[in-house]
Amino acid sequence: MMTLIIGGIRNRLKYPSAMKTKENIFEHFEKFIKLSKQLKIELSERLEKVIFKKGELVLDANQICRESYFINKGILRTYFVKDGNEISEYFSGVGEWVNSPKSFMQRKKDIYYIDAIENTDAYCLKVEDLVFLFDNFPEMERYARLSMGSVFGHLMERIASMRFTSATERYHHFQKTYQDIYPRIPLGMVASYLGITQETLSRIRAKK
Amino acid sequence: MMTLIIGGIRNRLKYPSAMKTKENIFEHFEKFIKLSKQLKIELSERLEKVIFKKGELVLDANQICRESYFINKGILRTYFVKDGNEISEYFSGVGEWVNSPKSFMQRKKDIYYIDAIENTDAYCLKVEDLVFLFDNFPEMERYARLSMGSVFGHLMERIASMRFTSATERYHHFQKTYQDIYPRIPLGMVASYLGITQETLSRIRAKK
DNA sequence: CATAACTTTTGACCTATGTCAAATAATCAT
DNA sequence: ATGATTATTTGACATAGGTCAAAAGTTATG
Repeated sequence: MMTLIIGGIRNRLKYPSAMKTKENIFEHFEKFIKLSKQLKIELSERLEKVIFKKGELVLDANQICRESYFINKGILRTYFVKDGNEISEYFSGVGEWVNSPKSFMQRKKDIYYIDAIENTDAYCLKVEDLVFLFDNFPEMERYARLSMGSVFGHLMERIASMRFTSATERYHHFQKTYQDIYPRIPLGMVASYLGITQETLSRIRAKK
Repeated sequence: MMTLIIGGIRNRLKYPSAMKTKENIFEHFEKFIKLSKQLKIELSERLEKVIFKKGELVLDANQICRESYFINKGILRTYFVKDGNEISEYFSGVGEWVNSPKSFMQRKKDIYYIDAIENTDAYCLKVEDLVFLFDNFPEMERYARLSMGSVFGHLMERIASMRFTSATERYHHFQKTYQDIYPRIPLGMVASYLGITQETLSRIRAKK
């Protein structure tokens, strides 16, 4: 995803290749606002490095989501369980924020689990630290508004695509949206993201 | 919809019945922030009453959307055209903001038209006035963040529902979401909103 | 490296929803 | 009201994608 507030929705901002130090994440903010020296310091103090191993559960749906993660390397997946099956809601790669949106913002449980599809490195920001930043840096409110706003179009696009395009078209659109990471995502997860069965997706790939 | 910034997505906040004066819209803001006297004054000066007649085009997709509308009475519809057919994206009733999100925020054309399903009364707020408010009242930024945030869950729910529920289930969900206004919306518009054909929706209704 | 444990593919058959066409019903303008 | 539009229903048939089951490939683990 794209915004700190709302995890998980792709919106294809281009990031310069190397995102190795905290500059990464500052660059991310500076797509939307100017970071003052003081804000940089306060941010730095609150961003904590975390790593997740492939397959590790990052958030259990039985817990309230109290942290957001900004990915430096790897892929996280947000999913929910329906009739015993894991349904992938979205995938998040380098330069994106991940959390369980409703849970994180409203401090209550929601249906989403988050796990790691690959070994991943991220920065972690706790919700109470974020609140501190909102209360003391109005430009953080603006960042939130702007970054969230940029996600809406993508959500609307996805809704439209679910309604009016065939499974094949949706798969091609998925490949475009997740250009950088789609070959690393298991087929079953892609299928549930697209709202089709594994078998159908396998047949789509078999053609051509 | 719910937020000034992003038009058109239902999120079921309850409004007290009478919304006849500017108190309506102040109440709306006060669901999220405290309105100072000064902000009320500045808002009042910038909110202009507008009316649209049934069938009237409120926004043409060939124009940039430069205003948001807060509905006091009536129903507006946001739609786009695909293969010559009007596809309804969402419907907006009393106590909701309407605009063409991407167009309004990014000052560029998008695919959405807006028209009036009924005679409607609204307040109009121009984008430049909104910018003024953002620049001078940090609490407006907060309002935007909070009100947008509350919409995300609904968008995600709708995406999930498009993927994993039958047309019949989707129709029932639609009835719940648009409890207050669904009987006033023509069947064809509902069908395209749900991503099914008119014929299928007619058959769903025929049962039971 | 060998066996277990997944993941992906393939096949046969089924069902919900779409398509096209025509008949009713409702609404609108004179 | 009355005919003209426009919206809704009904019917016959087509098809994309689902379901269930089994085979073939991959990946992990002792």
